[in-house]
Amino acid sequence: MDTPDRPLAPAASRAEVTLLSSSSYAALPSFPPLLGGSPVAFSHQRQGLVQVASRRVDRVGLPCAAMHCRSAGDPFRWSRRFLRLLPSFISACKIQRPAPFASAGPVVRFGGNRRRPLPRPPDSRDNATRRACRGSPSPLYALLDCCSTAAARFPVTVTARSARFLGDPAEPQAAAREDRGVPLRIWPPVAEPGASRTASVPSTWRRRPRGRNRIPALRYAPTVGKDSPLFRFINDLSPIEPLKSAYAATSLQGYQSINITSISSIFTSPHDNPHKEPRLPKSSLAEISETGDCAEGTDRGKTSSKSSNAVRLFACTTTVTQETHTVTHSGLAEHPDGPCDLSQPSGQFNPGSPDHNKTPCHGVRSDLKQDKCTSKLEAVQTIKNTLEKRKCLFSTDIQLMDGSQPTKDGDDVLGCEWTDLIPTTSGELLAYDTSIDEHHRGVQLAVNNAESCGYLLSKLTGDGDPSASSTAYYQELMMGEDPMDDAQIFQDGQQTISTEEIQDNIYEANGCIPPGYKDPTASALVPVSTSEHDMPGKLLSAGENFTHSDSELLELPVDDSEGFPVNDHVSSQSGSPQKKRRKAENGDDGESCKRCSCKKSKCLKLYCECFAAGVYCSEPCSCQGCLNKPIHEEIVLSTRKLIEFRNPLAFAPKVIRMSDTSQETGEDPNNTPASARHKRGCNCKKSSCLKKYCECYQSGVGCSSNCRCESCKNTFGRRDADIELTEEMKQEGEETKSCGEKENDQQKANLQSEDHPLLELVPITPPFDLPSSLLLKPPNFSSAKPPRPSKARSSSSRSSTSKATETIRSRKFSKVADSGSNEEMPHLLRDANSPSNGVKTTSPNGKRVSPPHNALSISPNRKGGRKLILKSIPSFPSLTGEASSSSAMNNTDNKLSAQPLALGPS
DNA sequence: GAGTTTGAAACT
DNA sequence: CAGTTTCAAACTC
Ligand SMILES: [Zn+2]
Ligand SMILES: [Zn+2]
Ligand SMILES: [Zn+2]
Ligand SMILES: [Zn+2]
Ligand SMILES: [Zn+2]
Ligand SMILES: [Zn+2]
Repeated sequence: MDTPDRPLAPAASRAEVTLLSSSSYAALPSFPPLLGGSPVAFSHQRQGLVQVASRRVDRVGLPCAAMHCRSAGDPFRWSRRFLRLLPSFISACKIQRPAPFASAGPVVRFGGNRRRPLPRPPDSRDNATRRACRGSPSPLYALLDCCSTAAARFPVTVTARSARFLGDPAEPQAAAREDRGVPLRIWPPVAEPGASRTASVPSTWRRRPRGRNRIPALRYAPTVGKDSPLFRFINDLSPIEPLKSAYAATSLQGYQSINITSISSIFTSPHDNPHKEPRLPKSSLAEISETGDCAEGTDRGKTSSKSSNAVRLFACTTTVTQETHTVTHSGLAEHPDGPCDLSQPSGQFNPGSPDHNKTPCHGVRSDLKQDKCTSKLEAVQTIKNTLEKRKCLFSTDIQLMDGSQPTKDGDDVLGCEWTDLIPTTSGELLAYDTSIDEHHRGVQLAVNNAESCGYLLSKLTGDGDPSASSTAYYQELMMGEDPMDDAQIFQDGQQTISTEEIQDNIYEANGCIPPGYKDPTASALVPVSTSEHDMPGKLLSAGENFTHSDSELLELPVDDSEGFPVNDHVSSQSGSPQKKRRKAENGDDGESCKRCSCKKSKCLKLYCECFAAGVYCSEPCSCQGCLNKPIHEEIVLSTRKLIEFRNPLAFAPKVIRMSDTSQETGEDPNNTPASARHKRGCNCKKSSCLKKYCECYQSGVGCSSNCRCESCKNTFGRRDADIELTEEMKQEGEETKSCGEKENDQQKANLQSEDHPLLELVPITPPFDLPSSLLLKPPNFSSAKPPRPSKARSSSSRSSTSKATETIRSRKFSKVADSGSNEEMPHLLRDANSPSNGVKTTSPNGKRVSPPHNALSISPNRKGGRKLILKSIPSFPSLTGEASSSSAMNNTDNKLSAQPLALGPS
């Protein structure tokens, strides 16, 4: 974790599966930010393979679970192993569907899109390919292999397009023809619309490769009936009680719980934990690991000879599957609100019992509540301890030495993790995300609980026909898939893929939201209709991996103000929100009240001023479908993190002091407010930087060379003037250097860039390691009262003054803000840096607390209350420079200890 | 309040 | 990375 690019230690000779702390995870290069704060991750060091399960949010900010895999060199090596875990993962996620879709099983979609086309399935006859895929015709096959295993217990539906990947590339339709006994459905049915056709796994899929690359075929468990001895054996052998943990992971408290408790236990031998121990025999887990590693083995034949192992593996899978299956069928429909048995000893778990499935949440909740009772400080400390223990990344051995509970086998850990830590969710989207970087191409696979989604969709849209919605959903899925034409990628990928991300977007269901959060304020995520249908379950959202179409899908659940009383103020507010807003806006108090009025962004994008400012939306907002609320803290933070991941500076202060010199001088004699500038500058074309359309102007700062504005007339300073000034300063600064005239923009730009690293603050999101619940205080926020930041805002909203005056103030303020000194700086900001300060932050990010309207004290037109977001205030003094998120996150541990409570993880 | 303009953010 | 689309604020009427 010291260095982001630190190679995954190939170290241990044996397969090591360990948990990664969030910070450790953060150290992994090219991995998306760990969202949700759950260190639900593990790595497999051997051969540089790292597999991580974590929590994150999808494109729209909805929580999801993600699995990331990284393997050095061989892009497919991990797939086997990883996939073998898939069933467990799915199970742990407890796919729950509303009655109408109870039996469809997860939908599997091999994604890809135009930008990142799905790799073409390799020709199964190609030895090289087989080698690369570890015996499978392609990673997709391997994946499906796994799914099919799961399917033995519950059906898996594959989208028609994806079905093409099931068969021998030479015979695309093979999948539909051959029946291997695996209940695999293809959707939509090719034949009769509306009907699902049962397809089977193509023989090629499981065909054992011939020749030297021969790899033991996956051992498919025969379909095991509940009555079968095997089943009973399994049942007795490994009762699963993942729900508890799994569920826990879903909620805020859950994170806490996991961080503090579950994780620790993971390192404990299964036997140490009564709850877990029974779940999977160690041997089973080990077996999973080993068999999963078939990639590593050179001699497949030997492996296959281990029949007993095979059985165990199966047992593991089956058990998990079984549970899921049960849940799927009986959980939602039959026991809508019934408490679940999760809290009960795992031994009591009866996979076949409907009781078990009821609802995953309650038992956990109670546990969570307990955790919640823990003093924050205590919790934090615990976390710290935990983190400490986890500092040794990738090394099980080290952890053991560290005093953690000895883990007999890394795989045990693995097993526990998957079953215990994965958040409960309703649907999942697994994807080999190719987006990490160019080098890392991969295959995208989506396993989604499309039906649930469709169901909800129908509910939300008022569509009485679930199937219709479902259809639409599937169509969406389909749309997301790329035509097979671009196929060359596979080969390329084979060559270049070194990192792959498997992303599971598991959409949180309302059921996953702790009652506490849910009861007072309806969650936007919870459709009203849900309760009606007893769907404890879950609201699904589309995953970020879905292409364009999903976003639409996503919006429905949260965006339908009509259907969602839950929705914000808008719905609850009396009178017209807009009106209110206007009023406030224009009124004197306006400055303090005006907030966003987002309609489509759910206030989870930078479009939203509140979100951008790092504050929750509040009463004054007139947003619709807002998720930027304390009750959605997790989502908010996750989204924030995601955005930050994409653009580390996304939340960085927009206005910064341009140079140290100006700071020291205190004031720049020049009329040009050199002390502060908009970091990224504006790009105005028509406003001449004379209106608030211009960010520079709005911020009360002059334009600079950073700007690309045209015909700049910014009253706070024109771009050209700034350029000149910069020039001069530069000259002065560097005595030796004397360029008479202006340097070209490029030069200036360079100069500035040099300065920036020192001045800019990288808005590093606080560590997710900390349970967000500890960090933020949602509750107090929901009140009409705007977040503290409003204070800052008020400061900025002084009486209007002449522009000259404003300019001066602006400068001054800017300086202050930049210097970080701040009287005017919102307390929160400071809080963020002072650990001792236990004050809760209402700000999601805990840093930039300025409300949307914070502006430099002076804003151009006072009238409407300036909207300048006081982003100029640095939250984290020195994390800079490195733009890479991974590097930014390296300090997680440190930050953690340094700033225990004040900051919300963001 | 409705409608237009604007440029950043998001997307491809 | 550039071109396009989306978005919500700023602005106009
Ligand atoms: Zn908003
Ligand atoms: Zn808002
Ligand atoms: Zn909002
Ligand atoms: Zn401008
Ligand atoms: Zn500008
Ligand atoms: Zn300008």
